[in-house]
Amino acid sequence: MMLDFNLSNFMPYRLNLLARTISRGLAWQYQEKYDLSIAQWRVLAHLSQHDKISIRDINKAVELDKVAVSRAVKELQHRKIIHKITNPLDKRLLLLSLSPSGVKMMQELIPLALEFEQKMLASLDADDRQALDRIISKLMT
Amino acid sequence: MMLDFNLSNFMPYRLNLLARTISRGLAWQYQEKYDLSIAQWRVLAHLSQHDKISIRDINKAVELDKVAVSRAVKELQHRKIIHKITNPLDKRLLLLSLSPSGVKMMQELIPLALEFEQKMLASLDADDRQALDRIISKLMT
DNA sequence: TATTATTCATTACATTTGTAACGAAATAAT
DNA sequence: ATTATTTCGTTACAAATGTAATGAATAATA
Repeated sequence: MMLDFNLSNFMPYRLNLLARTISRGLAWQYQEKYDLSIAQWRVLAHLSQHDKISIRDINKAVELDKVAVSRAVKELQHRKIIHKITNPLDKRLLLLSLSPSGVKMMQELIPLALEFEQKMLASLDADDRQALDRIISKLMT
Repeated sequence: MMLDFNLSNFMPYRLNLLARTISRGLAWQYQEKYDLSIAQWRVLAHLSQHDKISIRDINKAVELDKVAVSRAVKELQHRKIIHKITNPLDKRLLLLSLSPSGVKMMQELIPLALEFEQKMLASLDADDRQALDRIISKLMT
């Protein structure tokens, strides 16, 4: 071949594989046991911190299309994991919160997620962990 | 909220966003001008180095499901970007190569891709570039 | 060598994801 | 005040992706 390009050394490709591998590993935690999609996981994660918020709020916060959020919310509500009412002050908006069972679920899930992250980062020394943090921040600007 | 979990500091999430952002930026290079999907781009990238190979070869090399490879190949062949014959030594296998116009396309595309990678890495100093390389390798094992 | 099992690529089907259009509600403009 | 414009969430439709089943070819086994 007259062309010289090695995909496996190509940084966008490598980052893509890495992210996919990690995502799958993590998803394994919440899919197997709790039957949650990535979108659902993100919605719940955000609702763990932010209460009485709208679809649009979540959409902006967790980088998920509003349709994706809407679908995740629909299913989570159906499973009574979250609570959903319309905002009386602006009837276009929703007020979303974790239900008691959603809180319980997240009390179990968050430690699993954090443990997963710890295990993942455990393969790096302190310098590299710091570097990773810095690098991501720089690349995302 | 009684739960403490910050998704935006969560490394799997951050990696996911980063990879998605970069992928999109790169895709912009080859989608706009050449109307290629990610799968098609990967197939072409691999064929730039490896000649007369099968779907299965590509599947193993570029982390793409064989169905995805098959579909990408089908379209690329239809557009006469690649050349496809069955292997006479084992008629289950294909022999795939870039066509002349595929070579030409990749001669334009590869520099664009490399330039994109360079620009992306330009925001990092030499140490961080090295660190990134090392970190990905470690995390992928 | 006849039979069974495996491999490869494709096709068919189901699920997921993305895009556009919609209706309801609120805000802005005339 | 009435009309336009914008925002929000959902729905409808299209496209992409994943999974299972298929058929042809080869390899393995009895």
